[in-house]
Amino acid sequence: MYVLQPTHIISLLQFRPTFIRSTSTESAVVATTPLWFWMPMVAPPAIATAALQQLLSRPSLTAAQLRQVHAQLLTSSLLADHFFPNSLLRSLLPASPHRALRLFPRLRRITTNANPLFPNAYTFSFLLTASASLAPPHHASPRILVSSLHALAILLAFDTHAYVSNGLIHAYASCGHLCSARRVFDINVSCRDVCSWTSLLTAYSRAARLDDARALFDAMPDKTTIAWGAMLSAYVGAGSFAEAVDVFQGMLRARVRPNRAAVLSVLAACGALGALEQGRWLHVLVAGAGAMAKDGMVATALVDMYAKCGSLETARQVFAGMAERDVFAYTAMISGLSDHGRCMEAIELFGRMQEQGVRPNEVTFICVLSACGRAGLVGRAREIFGSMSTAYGMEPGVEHYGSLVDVLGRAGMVEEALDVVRGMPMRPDSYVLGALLNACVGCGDMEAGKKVAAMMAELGLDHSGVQVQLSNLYAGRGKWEEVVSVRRGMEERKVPGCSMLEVDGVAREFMAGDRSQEAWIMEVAEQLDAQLRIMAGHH
DNA sequence: ATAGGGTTAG
Repeated sequence: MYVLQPTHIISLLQFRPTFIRSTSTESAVVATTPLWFWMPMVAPPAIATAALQQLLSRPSLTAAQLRQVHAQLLTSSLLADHFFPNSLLRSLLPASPHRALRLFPRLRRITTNANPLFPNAYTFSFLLTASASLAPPHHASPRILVSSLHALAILLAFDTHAYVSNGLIHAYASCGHLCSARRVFDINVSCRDVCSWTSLLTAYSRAARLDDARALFDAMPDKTTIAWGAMLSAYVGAGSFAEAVDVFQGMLRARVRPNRAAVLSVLAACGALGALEQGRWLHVLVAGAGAMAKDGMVATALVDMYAKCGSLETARQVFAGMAERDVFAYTAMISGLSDHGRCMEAIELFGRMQEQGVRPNEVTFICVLSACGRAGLVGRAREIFGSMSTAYGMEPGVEHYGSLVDVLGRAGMVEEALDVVRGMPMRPDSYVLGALLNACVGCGDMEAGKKVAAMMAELGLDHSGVQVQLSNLYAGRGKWEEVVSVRRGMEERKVPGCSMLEVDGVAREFMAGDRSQEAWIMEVAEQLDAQLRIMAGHH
């Protein structure tokens, strides 16, 4: 049975009978269309819709009949109010937002004058959601699109409707136009609510403007669990894990019940910090929280957290206790096993995953290739790398080439690693060449090392770390003149390697080759040593 | 009807 899909309606409205062709293999004769179907004044909308469905399910509808259906659609009551066009747009949101946006002007042309109820606030809400979810390849300039919708909303006086205003904030923010998002937020004070605040908050956190995000968060009148979660994911996304745990504790103090998103963010932070106790505490919280106790994503985050905090056995237990394991769960477990040096087990689990019919994704391959590299299993790595395209139809990405180069490099097979890089269908990135350079350093192969460093220079990937590695390579071979020349080259550069360290609340900058702070470093080191001695004495 | 999410090589 062929069910009437939104795409069929679109085909009708756009007059492109493509879907008919796809079903015309059967040679059934079209039964006579019930007369009442062609009489929209008589047929109630529900019956007309059902009849339309039936008609479209016919395998051999002719183009002429399609035109009749189209005419029927245009004159029927289906387009007389906002329900049908809105639900049509709504149904397209998760599947193809760009089609919803393309369909809108057509719907508007058809319904204008005759239909004062379309578009309404719902329509704008849907269209703005569609614009927000639009990826760049589908639309060259979503910003202009959002501005046009904004203009139309102003003309039709829907711009101060709460959902429309929030949709505008969200859509402007999604296409990176933060100042417009902010302006809508500032102007539409009367319809400002928690969603407006949260939309803007996530927009700042996506733009890595953590201070703005925090200021907004602090100024928020009523923080919902979603707002707390947004602030948490902002910190986790920025790598500020300690702040994330801090915010989470603030959330608990404010007696706001953490939801799934909040728990997932904090678990990630705990994993990064190695904060096992905090993580355990979260596990207990989650275990008693009904729906979350059975949630696969939460369980995966727990597996990851325990593995990163060094509790491989607990990670295993959580993994074993899961009712269903998806790619993410398997990948987290494989990555954990590999990190703990249980490479064979990681590779075995990869095999079991495939036996269970779970399809590995790009990340799974990176993890399992890394396990092969640590175990020194070159053949197995090549096999797995090859299976990406042969068994799964996935083209290896630059990351997978990087992993394979790393496997070969660790095994001391510099020539083979070079061959892989030469055969790559894309430009090698800094990971690929970095792995190659590592391999050269590992074998003490100066000639190859020089070549790789030159390649990196050509691609603009020769940050100071590369120079350091190269100089280490020379030093390992006792080539001191070369070491000196590389080091001198680094000092002559405009931007040498430098790091910032915060000590006693003062940020100090350390540059590669700069020895002026050496005395100060020794002093700090001595202080640190004394502190450690005192602490050891207490135990 | 609008806001929030997990796995990554060196």
